[in-house]
Amino acid sequence: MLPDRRLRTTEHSVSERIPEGVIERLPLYLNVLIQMRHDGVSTVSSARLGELTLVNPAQIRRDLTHFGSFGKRGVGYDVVTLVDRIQRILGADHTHRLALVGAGNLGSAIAGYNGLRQHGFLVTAVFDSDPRKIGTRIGDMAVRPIDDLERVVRDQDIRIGVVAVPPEAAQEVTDRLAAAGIRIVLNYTPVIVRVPPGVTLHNTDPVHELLHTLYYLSRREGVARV
Amino acid sequence: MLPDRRLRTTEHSVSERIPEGVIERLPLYLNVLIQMRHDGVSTVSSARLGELTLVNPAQIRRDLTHFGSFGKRGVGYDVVTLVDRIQRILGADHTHRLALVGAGNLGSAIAGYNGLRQHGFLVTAVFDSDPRKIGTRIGDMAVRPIDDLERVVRDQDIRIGVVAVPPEAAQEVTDRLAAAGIRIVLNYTPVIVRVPPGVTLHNTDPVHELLHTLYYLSRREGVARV
DNA sequence: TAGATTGTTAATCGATTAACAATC
DNA sequence: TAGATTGTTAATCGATTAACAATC
Repeated sequence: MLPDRRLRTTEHSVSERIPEGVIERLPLYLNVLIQMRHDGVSTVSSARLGELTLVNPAQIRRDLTHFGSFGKRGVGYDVVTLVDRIQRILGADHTHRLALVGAGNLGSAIAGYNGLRQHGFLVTAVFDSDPRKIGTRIGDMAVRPIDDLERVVRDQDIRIGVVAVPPEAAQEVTDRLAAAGIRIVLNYTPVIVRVPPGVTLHNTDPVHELLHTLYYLSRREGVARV
Repeated sequence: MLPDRRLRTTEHSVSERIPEGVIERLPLYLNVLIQMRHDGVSTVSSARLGELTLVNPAQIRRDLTHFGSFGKRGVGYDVVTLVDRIQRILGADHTHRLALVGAGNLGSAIAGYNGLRQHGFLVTAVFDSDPRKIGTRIGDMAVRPIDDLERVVRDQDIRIGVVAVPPEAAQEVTDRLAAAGIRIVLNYTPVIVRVPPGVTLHNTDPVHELLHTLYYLSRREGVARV
């Protein structure tokens, strides 16, 4: 698939290199497993997990063996244990503080998103450059002036930053986040921002996704091939 | 990478099968090319395009040959022409109407996003189930009751639907969109929704992306391997 | 012509999947 | 024991990349 522009880091994993695809699928398994745990399901086979995630069962088993062997032959995987292991693998077994830059609609949507808290992500600081927004509330957080960014990120030891600002501010905000010690940047603008070595970048742009999906629409409707 | 859960369709492309990865990169090229066109750049080499998109130049050339040969040896690609060709390939050379379901913060963010219009995507209908939201304005659209969904989608011949509702409503909304004739569903909830054959689904979940990215954070900080 | 850069082939690399022995 | 399902190997498949002849 992508080479991968959306996710890029300069350093390498220790010991064995785990394929990108594996890491991309783990959250998918986790999602379904947490639902199953909630429903009181105690055991799951790779076949069943495959049905629910639309991933080939052989691939699920193969993916998991990168990290150990968590199942019982003839039985399957213990749901509670597997949730626990995948959370540990991903680093989702403890909470992470997030700095959110941009207190517009998108920022508000992100801050108000329950799924974050459920997975241990806490938005603990919100910044905006618009003086009229400073001091207003987003969820239970007061919006802070962008000038406080460096100090707050350092004080709270925040390692994840979310960029939800207008495109023209994206690179500057990213630079400031990185300089303040942020290790992961989630970029919600269409701008291709640069990050220094050691900072992981993840891009999400609705237009990019729409354009991508659009291709298949045209094909199906028999629009002439270029 | 993913097999691909995020994008799934039941039908096939006509003639030659184009790899997913190629289609995923085209919007990336387009993004940069439109910026260059705006800046008055007339010609670009695969090497330069590679720098700007972080994609290997050989891959860019290979990707493009799936659709024809658009460059001049010794010279490069004409920016205006290439923008045009890629837009035609993706089907982004004409406008597309979008139905947005969910008029909360996320819905407002999507409706207010300029990039959509720039690429020919027009949100022409917004729905919500909350009576207090009906009739309020999002951009220049009045929010409609969800009960009007089928009628409006049919009347306006809308083919793309965006699901920005609470998770518990995601599957029902998706079903209704599909039944009304929607061909592409953009799902902004963490729910794994099912779509009927012939409908293309694209999922975007911030938590999924955070969890994915998180893995690399733990690695770099030397957290014990599971 | 000399230099540049494409289009294309072939080699490499890596990921997916089928198959099955191990074992619960 | 018989049946089920994992863990793992090996085969397949496909995508990326290097290299270079074609050609502007």
